[in-house]
Amino acid sequence: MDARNNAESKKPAMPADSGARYNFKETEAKWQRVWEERRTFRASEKAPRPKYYVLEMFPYPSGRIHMGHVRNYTLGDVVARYKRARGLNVLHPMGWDAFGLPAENAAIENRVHPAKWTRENIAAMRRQLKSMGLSYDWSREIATCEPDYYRHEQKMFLDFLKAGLVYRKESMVNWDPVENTVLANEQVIDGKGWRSGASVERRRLAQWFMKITTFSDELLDDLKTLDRWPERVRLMQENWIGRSEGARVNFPLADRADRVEIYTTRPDTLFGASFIALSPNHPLAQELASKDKALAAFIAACNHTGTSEAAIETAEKLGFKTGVRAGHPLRPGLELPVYVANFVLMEYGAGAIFGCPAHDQRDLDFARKYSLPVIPVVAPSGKDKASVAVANEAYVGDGTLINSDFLDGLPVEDAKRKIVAHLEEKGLGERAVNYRLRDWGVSRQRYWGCPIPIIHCGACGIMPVPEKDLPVVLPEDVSFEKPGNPLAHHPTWKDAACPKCGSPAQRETDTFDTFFESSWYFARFCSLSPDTAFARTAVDYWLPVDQYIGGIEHAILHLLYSRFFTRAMKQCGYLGIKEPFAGLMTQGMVCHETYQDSRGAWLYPEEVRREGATVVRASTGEPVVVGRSEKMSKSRKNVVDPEAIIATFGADTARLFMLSDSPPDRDLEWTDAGIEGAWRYINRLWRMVFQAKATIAPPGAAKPAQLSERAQDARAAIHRTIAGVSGDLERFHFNKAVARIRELTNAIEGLGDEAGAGSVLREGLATITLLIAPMMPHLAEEMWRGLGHGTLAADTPWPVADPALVAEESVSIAVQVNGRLRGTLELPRGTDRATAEAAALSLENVERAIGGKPIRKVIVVPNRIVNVVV
RNA sequence: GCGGGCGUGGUGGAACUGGUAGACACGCAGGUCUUAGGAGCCUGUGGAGCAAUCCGUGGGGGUUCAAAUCCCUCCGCCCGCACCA
Repeated sequence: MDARNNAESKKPAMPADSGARYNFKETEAKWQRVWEERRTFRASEKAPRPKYYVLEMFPYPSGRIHMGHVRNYTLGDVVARYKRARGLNVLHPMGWDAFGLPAENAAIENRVHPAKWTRENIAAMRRQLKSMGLSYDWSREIATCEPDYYRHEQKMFLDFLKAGLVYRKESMVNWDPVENTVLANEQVIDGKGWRSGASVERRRLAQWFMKITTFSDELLDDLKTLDRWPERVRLMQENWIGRSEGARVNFPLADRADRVEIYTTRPDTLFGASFIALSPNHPLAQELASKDKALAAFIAACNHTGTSEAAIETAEKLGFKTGVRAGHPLRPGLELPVYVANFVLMEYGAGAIFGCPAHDQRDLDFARKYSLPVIPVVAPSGKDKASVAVANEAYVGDGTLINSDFLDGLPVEDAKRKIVAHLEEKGLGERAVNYRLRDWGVSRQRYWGCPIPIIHCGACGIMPVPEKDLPVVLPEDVSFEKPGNPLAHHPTWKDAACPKCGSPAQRETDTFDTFFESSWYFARFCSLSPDTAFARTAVDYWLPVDQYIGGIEHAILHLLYSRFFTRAMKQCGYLGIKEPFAGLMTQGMVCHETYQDSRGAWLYPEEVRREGATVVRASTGEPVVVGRSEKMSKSRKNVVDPEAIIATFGADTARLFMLSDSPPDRDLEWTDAGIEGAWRYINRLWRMVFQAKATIAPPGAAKPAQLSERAQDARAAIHRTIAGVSGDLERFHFNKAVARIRELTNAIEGLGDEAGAGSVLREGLATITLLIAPMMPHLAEEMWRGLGHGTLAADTPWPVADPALVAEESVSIAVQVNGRLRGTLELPRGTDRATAEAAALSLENVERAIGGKPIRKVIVVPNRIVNVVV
């Protein structure tokens, strides 16, 4: 689920010794033990409180956690612990997205079995996550590579098949001709296989598809209901689904009986058409290639680009003139050349387009390259037919139709309607809605995935595995010696009897895309029932997920597949909801500056040392080039290992640093100074309780009758902080919450022994303890105990702000002259306009700035600003 | 190529629906305690200027009494693109 890079590095510098110091090692282990013994974070459906389901994207078990995980899971834990303190019945589970390519790569490179590798990685990462003190209900842990998980998705697949949501068709894969293997897009580098270096071919293969397009409209329309998702994610999904309205138009072919159908979103520009372009995989292109060696060679060349859209779109636009000519549907006698072009996608629209160079940049580039006519048919408003000329820039804006027969003079939108009506009337075309979204291909020619429960029988065809025979268990006795899919090489696993006729048949050797597992795991966490995917009562109670948290890199695919799966499960009676994630928070990356020696070799952060303004290699003293901050990645060695950080500074310090400064959705810059700053603050809080300078009133002491002015101010600060932090946490402004708590720390630190100070100091410390509890849970428990409580901070309700103390009685108002600040006023809240204006005008500095010039206007915004315009 | 985003002091960031730019930190400087300090505590810190004041939110332009915030345009960087997860 997470991106590929995981940190791996050595120890950071030891923190400076501050004499009496918070012993995080013992303290963190102690409270983790207490939480576990008391089952503090076990979730139950039976609690009478309202439910709240917090979920972080589960990790791929790469072997070690990286800072991205630390950030993600800290964010989730703050939400979980905060909501818990607010009295909600919280479900906060964790598991492992355990199938995937890296395990197979490890098997090939290190001769470790994927199952062993994965299970060991899970054990190592579970230990690391536990050291972070996260409030998971570990009794609900799942690993998707285990049959007790994937058996249920095999059943789901069969149900989807029955429901008509699954079908089989041919589609393109990246084929490595040397390794005889299908390659993932990430294994194709510049059109070459990553291991073999051989030029990759596009090859057709029969595969299983999920009919996600059945729900195109629903998936699009229901985005509107996801009001707790980031706007940008909804926009990305909207663009991905890519609904467009246009027309399908038929072009007759010269000297042939058939026609070619194209899809266009700009039917209004039909009179500007100057060529037809077919996808290399278009049936007509394929047919012509069978008789034309040069065309066949061109298509073969096109097929040496990988299958990824980025690769196809960034490749140089090339066309091949087939010699076939198409008649213009509305201009008798006009013939257009038919090209095969490498940028036309078979998967989109009709796999063929008409080119209108004057009003589409790509078509224009193509027309210039192959010397095709450019006929402007839309004039920008204000321009007439004679003055319209197209040079190197296509005009894609609105305007009035020209050179277009009966459309002349119409605005673009009217022209679209009119021409489509005309085409429909003449039987030459029709209005059409098209989607960019394609059905989801789920077949993978890989070993380490969930077997697709299908049997191929020579006589009966494709047969689902009977439910009683589930799960189809992935065999572990396989060999990675030969290239290709080990499942296909297994001596006996493939052999099966046809469920219908009983004759010898073969199992499907493809496995599911690993997005399959992550498309329903959120439901499995609700109940680990052994016989079914989940208990209906449990999902009815817990789902949807109230807050989902993870990387922005999943903004489209994972989230869209999960939304689809939820609808498919609903259709098959598994559950009753459509949208799996009611709230979504996407987090930014963790970055670090990069270091290179004079030869350009990357250096780990702990291999370098700062010497004043310069950075040198610690071992040799030679200067080091400091590069800009980038996402932590093994390849650049700009990684910091969370385990080393936790061992040196403790989990709370790491957690605090993850929350300070950067808002969750922005990138976070990892710095040594930052982690040390967090560590110092933690010690400062600890000292305030355990080495207090002033007297903290004993627990349960009577409230003092008198409070000094300073103590009163401190109390007001305490209650304003409660209100502010609560609001910040509700909106996930964790960095602001931290800043506010630090402000409160500053405010109460100065309390001495004046009237009531001890009592206010206790109130302040207790408040800080509870406010930091979601962020620094171990320290909070320790402080809570230190303040004399026998209960757990984790079981203590969130503090409540006294509204009387939160309201401020006076406000500071800015006074401007001509928009420039000339002074400030301290006035009672709610001072009327006239009084504020008079007070402003009487300020000495304001008078000087006015300098006797006549006052034209005075703008007064109550409680905010007075602006004098002269 | 297409789609989405980001850009504020030396640094990370704050600034609510347009209303005192720089909260809170890091760093730096000075002071203090100390046998010592990469500890703690106190003070200062956007830039220029003795000052009044001026200049400042990636660049340029616009709207407004008032713009980091709204509009146009340009630049730089990042993410996704369907077999990485």
